[in-house]
Amino acid sequence: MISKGHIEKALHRFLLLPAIHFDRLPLNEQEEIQLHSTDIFIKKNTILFKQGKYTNGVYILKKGKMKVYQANYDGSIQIMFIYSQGEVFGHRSIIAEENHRASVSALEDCELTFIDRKYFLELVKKSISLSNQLLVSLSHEFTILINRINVFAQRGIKERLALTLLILNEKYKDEHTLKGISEIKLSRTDLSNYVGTSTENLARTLHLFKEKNLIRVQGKSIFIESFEDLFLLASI
Amino acid sequence: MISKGHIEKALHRFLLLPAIHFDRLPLNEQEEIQLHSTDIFIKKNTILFKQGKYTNGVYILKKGKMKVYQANYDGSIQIMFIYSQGEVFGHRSIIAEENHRASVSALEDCELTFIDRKYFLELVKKSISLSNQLLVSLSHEFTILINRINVFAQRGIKERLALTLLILNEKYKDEHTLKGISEIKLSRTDLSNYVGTSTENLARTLHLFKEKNLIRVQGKSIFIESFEDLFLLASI
DNA sequence: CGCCGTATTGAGCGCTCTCAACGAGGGTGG
DNA sequence: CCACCCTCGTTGAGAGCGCTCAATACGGCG
Repeated sequence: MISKGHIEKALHRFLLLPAIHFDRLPLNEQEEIQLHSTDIFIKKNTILFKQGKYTNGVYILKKGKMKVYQANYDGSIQIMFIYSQGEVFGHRSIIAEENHRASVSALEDCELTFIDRKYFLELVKKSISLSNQLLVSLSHEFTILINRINVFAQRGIKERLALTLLILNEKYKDEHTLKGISEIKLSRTDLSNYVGTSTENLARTLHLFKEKNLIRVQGKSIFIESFEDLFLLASI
Repeated sequence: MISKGHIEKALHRFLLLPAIHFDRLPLNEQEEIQLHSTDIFIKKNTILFKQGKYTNGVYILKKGKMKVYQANYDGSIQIMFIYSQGEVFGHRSIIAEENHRASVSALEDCELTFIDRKYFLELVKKSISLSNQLLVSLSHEFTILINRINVFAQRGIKERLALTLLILNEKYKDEHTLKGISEIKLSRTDLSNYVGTSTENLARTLHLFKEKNLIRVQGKSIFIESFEDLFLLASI
């Protein structure tokens, strides 16, 4: 028997969680940020920005879900992350002085806060609290990406899908989540681009998981039935 | 015709270069680091540290080459990076307060400088120059890892090997390198673990590359013959 | 010279991709 | 309100890539 705690601990090696908390900054800095930030509302399927474009600021996702992806010359798409509430992005490109390396679009109607690039850079320079948060978060993200590379290089579709579903279950946790089982609402196309396979293969593998009672499918939504078995299958 | 410049620029999206320069810190900080650092010499094939272990300090590679890898439960190994002269590592685990997430061992006889964990953390807190360097370097590394995930998720062995050889050609540049063609000295086993395939498949693909005059093999060393064609094959 | 680890080559199998067809569901316009 | 279309999802068949197992060749070292 595998303990719930063990699974969660192992998952956190692959799970990108919000790690930058502007609300933990000194109050005066928070107030100042307020002055330099704007609220943004975007509709489902809207592209917030595209890879290659100039990074004009930092975004904080307040509500909704977004996908971060890279499009390749051959038309293939790789989804890198699904962002949910609390996630901060855009800061890395600004700090590294690069253009956006990935595109970001809305999976649902979303609500964001935008902080202007120039002001953000100033803030990083003068706020020790913020730059420390950034250092810790970036270092941790490094670990997560390393682990992900390992999975993509060494594991097959079944294992990758199992792991992905466990990760998405965490990402989709909200007030409706019962007993830790989230409703994973993601199109098959997006899911296949996240796992790194074709939609056909994804459908087949999902079918297999259903047969083994690892998951339950309701319409387009996926619910995990057996965390333990999925975890074993992911073999991480 | 693809320009040399274009290839180099594209490669830098996948190439981890030394980005932390202690010699660019203020002189007083440099002198202080001297007091807290030790020189280390290790022989070829020695393991410097293993994944899961406590991170007791930061290392700067002065001479030689090292490999960074993760070992999986099933015995498979994924090499994440090859470090060459100037590379700094160990800092990420310390900042994120994690144990080592990968093992590091020497591909050749190596010479390193070691900085104690405790002192390094103090230095990060008080040196704006260092923490800024760390922020920039971590942000850039993020981009590189993202790009690598894309490659591993979407590309086949041929493409991955082509890209890997181009990267290694940069890594192995030294005073003996003529016309930008380095001697890539890496065992087939290591190369296969870096590309993410079996040694058998690697041998076959190398054979194919030889037939197409993309590379030249002398003993165990590999030399690139056609950067352009390799680059096209990598399709990045 | 023999041994052992590394490299190469071959054969066969299984996984994943591609192409193709069909079904389901949602949106649009008549 | 219904017919149609378009997209998305599923299922099937076949091809090709990459893995595994097995045998052989090579090379350094004792």
